[in-house]
Amino acid sequence: MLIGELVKITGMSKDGLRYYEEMGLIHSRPLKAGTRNYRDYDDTTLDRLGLIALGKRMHFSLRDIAAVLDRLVSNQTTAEERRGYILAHIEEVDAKIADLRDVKKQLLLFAERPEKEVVDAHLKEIGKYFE
Amino acid sequence: MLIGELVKITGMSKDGLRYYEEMGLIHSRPLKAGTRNYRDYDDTTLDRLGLIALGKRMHFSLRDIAAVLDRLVSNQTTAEERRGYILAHIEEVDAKIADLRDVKKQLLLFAERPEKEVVDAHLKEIGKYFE
DNA sequence: AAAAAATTGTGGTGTAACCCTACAGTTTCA
DNA sequence: TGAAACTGTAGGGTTACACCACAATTTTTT
Repeated sequence: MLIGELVKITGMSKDGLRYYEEMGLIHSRPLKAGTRNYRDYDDTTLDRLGLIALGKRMHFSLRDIAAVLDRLVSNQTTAEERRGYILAHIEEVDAKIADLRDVKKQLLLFAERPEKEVVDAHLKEIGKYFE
Repeated sequence: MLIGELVKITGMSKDGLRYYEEMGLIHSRPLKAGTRNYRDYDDTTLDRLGLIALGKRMHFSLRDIAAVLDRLVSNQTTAEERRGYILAHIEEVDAKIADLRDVKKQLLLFAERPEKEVVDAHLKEIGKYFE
């Protein structure tokens, strides 16, 4: 199928799909039409795109996805391996959550006392910017 | 003072500082030396950089910071205005936290049951990708 | 005083994951 | 037959810088 089909089925964009192909996440074989070459994708591409979408939703980078995608679609990973991978990723997610919670806490303080002195005080106390 | 001074005091990078200047967040006056021009910053730059650092720590974009920085350093914002601004931003932070919590929840499910069927099931049920 | 080292400037490339124009060949539809 | 729809390539834009390289200038060392 051509890229337009993938766009319809997945809801992903033409540019996005071509970017994935450039990154080596999906592949196509050239389909000749006159002087031009269209990209022809087979059905397994949909499996790959499903995993890509899931990975993205889970906040994995495309680079990380690319590193395991082949073995994932061909069913060559063990449950243990996937588990380890996921647990490591959860730690990163946790770190982000912790950071955002901290930010929110500070923001709430600022919102409670939006006087300039408070902001100034935070600039010196909390952040300890510049030394 | 020259950029090297700012680097020492703030711990920010040369490139970062020049980027801020390019974005209009800080300003300098040219200091001539032979055929060359150095950037000369005055002390108020440190106030600006303090607010920039604080804004970044609070996950504001440089664009957002730029939009209020002038009025902030010259003390022309009201507490009410700052409060509204902060509350709006907290909502964005909350949204990110909620999203990450959701992601973490899914990841925990995958970690508990990293069997392929589970992943496949999620691909179809949860994500509802592709239609 | 001459040589070496440190400090700045400009300019260009790379990052992440795409989006958004063009512009041109192809195929399909009316 | 002509217009519309669908592809391809190419190039610029986004965010917030990092990381060169090269050249001018100043400071330090010898």
